[in-house]
Amino acid sequence: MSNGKTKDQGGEDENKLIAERRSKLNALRESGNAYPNDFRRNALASQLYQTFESHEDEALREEHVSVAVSGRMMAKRVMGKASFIKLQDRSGQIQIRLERDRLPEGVYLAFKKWDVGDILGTTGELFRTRTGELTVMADEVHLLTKSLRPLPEKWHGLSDQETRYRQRYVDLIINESSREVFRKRSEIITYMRSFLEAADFIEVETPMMQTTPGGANARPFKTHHNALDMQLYMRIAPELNLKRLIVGGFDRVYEINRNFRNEGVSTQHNPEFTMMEAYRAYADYNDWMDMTEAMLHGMSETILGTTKVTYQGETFDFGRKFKRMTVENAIAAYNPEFDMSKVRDRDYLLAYCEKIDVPVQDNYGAGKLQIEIFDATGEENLREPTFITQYPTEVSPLSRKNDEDPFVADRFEFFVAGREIANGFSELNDPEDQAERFRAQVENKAAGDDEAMAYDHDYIRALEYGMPPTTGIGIGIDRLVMLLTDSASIRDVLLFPHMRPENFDP
RNA sequence: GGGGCGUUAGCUCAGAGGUAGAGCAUUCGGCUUUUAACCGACCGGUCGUAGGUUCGAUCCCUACACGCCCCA
Repeated sequence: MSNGKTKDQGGEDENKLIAERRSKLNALRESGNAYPNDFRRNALASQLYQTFESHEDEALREEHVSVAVSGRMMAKRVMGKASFIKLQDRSGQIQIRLERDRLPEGVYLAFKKWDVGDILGTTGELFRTRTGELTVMADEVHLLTKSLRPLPEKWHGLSDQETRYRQRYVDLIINESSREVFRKRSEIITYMRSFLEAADFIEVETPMMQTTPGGANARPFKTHHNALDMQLYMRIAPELNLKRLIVGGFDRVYEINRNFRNEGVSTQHNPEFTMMEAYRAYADYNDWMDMTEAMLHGMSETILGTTKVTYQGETFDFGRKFKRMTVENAIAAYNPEFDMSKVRDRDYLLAYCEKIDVPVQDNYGAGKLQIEIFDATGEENLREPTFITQYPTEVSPLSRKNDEDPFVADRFEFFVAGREIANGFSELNDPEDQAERFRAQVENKAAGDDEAMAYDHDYIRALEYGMPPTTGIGIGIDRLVMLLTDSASIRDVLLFPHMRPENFDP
């Protein structure tokens, strides 16, 4: 529905189509078990296509291949005493031929009352029609589940975006392209897991509800624990807990799970989103850049069959080394009039922000100002896969400072098609430096930055036990899936994207 | 938060200041190799919600709801 109210919620104003089907269901109830669960299939549509790919009609008939298939009836073509239907299972569709005189007495007559959308099970032998289509000649057919709601029209299908998101089940029934996106999403995550497992990482789950949210600059959702009568926050990142595990000695860990950030929704943002974070001791951020390249290379090849990834009309090569460029060089590249001799001069940066209309706050230092300029002028131009490195320490409160140049941290972000896909850095494992960074964050919070971090005392305590030199990465799964499925909106890669509630009782 | 567009039958869409149309689906009839099956007949709507203007509003105006896109 696109009108904010939902029609046909049952009861008196139910439409004729549903009422018709409901009366058919009532007849089923009276004549026996309306929702039987005694049919068992022994084949899927796609398996049959594969197995009998090279069998001609004659060969099939000689072999008397008996199969049992089931699924949703997606097409129904009745020609008097015989019919063709299509059943759709999770693998695809298979055609069934029903002949009155081949089926038990009365079954064909009953079948004629069944509707597109009903779920059927049938047994019979395979043959090919005149046009060569693999088909089951039904000996039996059973109605397993009556569908009360009519499906969208077969030709145009379901195209209303809102209904596709709100009633994903209908979208999945109707749109193969939608099913394909979510199959690929699963394959991407499976690939990522096996890549990390092969590198000897272990998967962990850390709390989604936290007393002190941390690990990112974002506003959290608040919730409340009744029995303990305490405020809790939905996590904005698993980072600090994963590093506690590094301290504990699990020195290669990863987690694939949801983060929650209390911000607006857009084609790139959903309040809950899936992130993969991985931490690895005795390595630095350069190692993660190399691993990211290797993972994306293998992933695109395995899942797409090519390393050439086409996204919204642009094609990117995931098969070669990605460009690497520092933040300051990126500023230079996209701001021809910028005076690089003053790239760390706060007054100059302030004036430049004003010139290009970027809003700033009094407490911004040179590093924060640099990032504001980079975000405004560089980010969207990073089309080809690119690692941007050497982020200002000021905006990297959990990252290790660069040994030669403490103004910057050993950190990178990875961009494709103008979007941030990943963020990684050498981890800060000096507890006194970390404490100082937390204090700066607390000051920022006091100055009005509601995305600034809180001081996490236990995390400092953990670091005081000693965290080995470590590097970590976070990859936004939803954005990666968008990229690999050529999806324009994050909602297209979320099974149930966040929507305002539907009004069921106007 | 600001701007633009949209909301008409189950689905996909037309339409116009004078009370609403098509295709598919449904229902009924015909049809034993169809592929959006076909042929014939019928049925289907508080035109997102609430106000306003008007003799008359589904159409014009305002607000609201929901969605999509762009901007911050």
